Amino acid sequence: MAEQRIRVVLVDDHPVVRAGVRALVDAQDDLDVVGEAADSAQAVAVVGETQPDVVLMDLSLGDGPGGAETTRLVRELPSPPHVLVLTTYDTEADVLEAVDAGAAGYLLKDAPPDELFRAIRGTARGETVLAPSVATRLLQRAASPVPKVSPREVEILRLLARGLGNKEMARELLVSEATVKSHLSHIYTKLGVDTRAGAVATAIERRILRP
Amino acid sequence: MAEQRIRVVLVDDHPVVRAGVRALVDAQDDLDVVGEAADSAQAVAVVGETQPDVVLMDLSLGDGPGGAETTRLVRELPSPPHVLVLTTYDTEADVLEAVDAGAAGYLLKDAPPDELFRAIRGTARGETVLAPSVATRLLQRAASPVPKVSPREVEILRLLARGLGNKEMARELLVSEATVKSHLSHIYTKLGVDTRAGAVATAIERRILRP
DNA sequence: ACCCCGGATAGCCGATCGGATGATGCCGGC
DNA sequence: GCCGGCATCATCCGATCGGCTATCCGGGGT
Repeated sequence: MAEQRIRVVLVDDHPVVRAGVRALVDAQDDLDVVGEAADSAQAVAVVGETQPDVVLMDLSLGDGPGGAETTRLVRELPSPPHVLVLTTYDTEADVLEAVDAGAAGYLLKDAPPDELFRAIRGTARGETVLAPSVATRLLQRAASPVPKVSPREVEILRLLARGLGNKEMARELLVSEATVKSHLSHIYTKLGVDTRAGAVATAIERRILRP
Repeated sequence: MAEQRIRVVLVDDHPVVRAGVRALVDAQDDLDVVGEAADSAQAVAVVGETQPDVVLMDLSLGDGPGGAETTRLVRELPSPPHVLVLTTYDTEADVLEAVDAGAAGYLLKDAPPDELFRAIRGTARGETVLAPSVATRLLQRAASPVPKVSPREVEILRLLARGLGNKEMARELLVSEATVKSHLSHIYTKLGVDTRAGAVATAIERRILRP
């Protein structure tokens, strides 16, 4: 009973991945790949043209707008499709950003094909589908709230990544050394670290600093 | 004229990627996918059975031995195939490790299919094939007086990014604290910094560490 | 055979960091 | 109008870091 086939559009900058998903999905009776896109602009255009039920969205699209931003654009179209994120990473920031942008699901690329198919069907029905590892992570974070880093603290982090000492930061920011240390203490608490090196690494990982 | 078809084995823990590469490669007249493996042990077994000309190797294989180690194992088999690394990352450490393990080429997964096919054919002929971005990076390192960071120093950098103190690193690496400090001093010199935080930032920027 | 380099080790010392504690002023939301 | 978050500043003190010098060993290249 494939009277109502689910129409799928792929968005991924890797040709290999597009070919793989297409090969797997097209082999299913009830699923149809009706379009592909390699970047954000293409994605919006293709989705507009093909009116799919589900969009499989990679988060890293090379240059230009990323998958999260593209998800937002796609969801703002008239009669928008459900978006299922299919990506390699499950960083906390990535997941939150994608969900905030309107993604209905989040799968990792190492998921077995069966799980992918089930996720597509579920997403088409409007369900929320999360990869186990992602769900686990979300629950952990939900328990411990993620404190946001203030603008001033980001400035400190930038100087920190340049290897400045407290005294130098103080001079750079025109404040006292005590203030710098105070900011640093807050940063440590918020990022859950207790050293400068750890703070820099975590800040980059959390995308607070650009590498 | 496909009298001498090139036999290819895929090693990748992502089913999606295997399906994609298989779909693309099998569509070529002169290329044949004769086997797949999802982890190191499978890879060695499949390569031994199928005696392929080329192995497409992902560097991240989930748990267990990684792609570099697997490359080494495969190359130690009798009449070993050429190994073409096909992965997402191109950090200096990854490339050097893979080449050291006996890889004949290094491609990124965002490469267009044509480039992939050419790389497979080149590798089968025993040529060395590098992705443009990888080649560029290698040339830059070779030309500019960027002192290479030793494997041990990379280890130190990894722990450093996790925020460990010298004492903790020493325990982790089973060496004395003095040794750790010695390594750190060398790292500072090589990276042109003088603090731990700066070292982490520079290492990530230089892609010695992955964010 | 020789030398250089990476890796490991040691001790010294001044500078710096990190944590604890406490205080002030400002702004925005409830 | 009060509370909380942000930014600012101050002091104290133990732990740690970073720079320096010097030694030892094993492997790879000349």
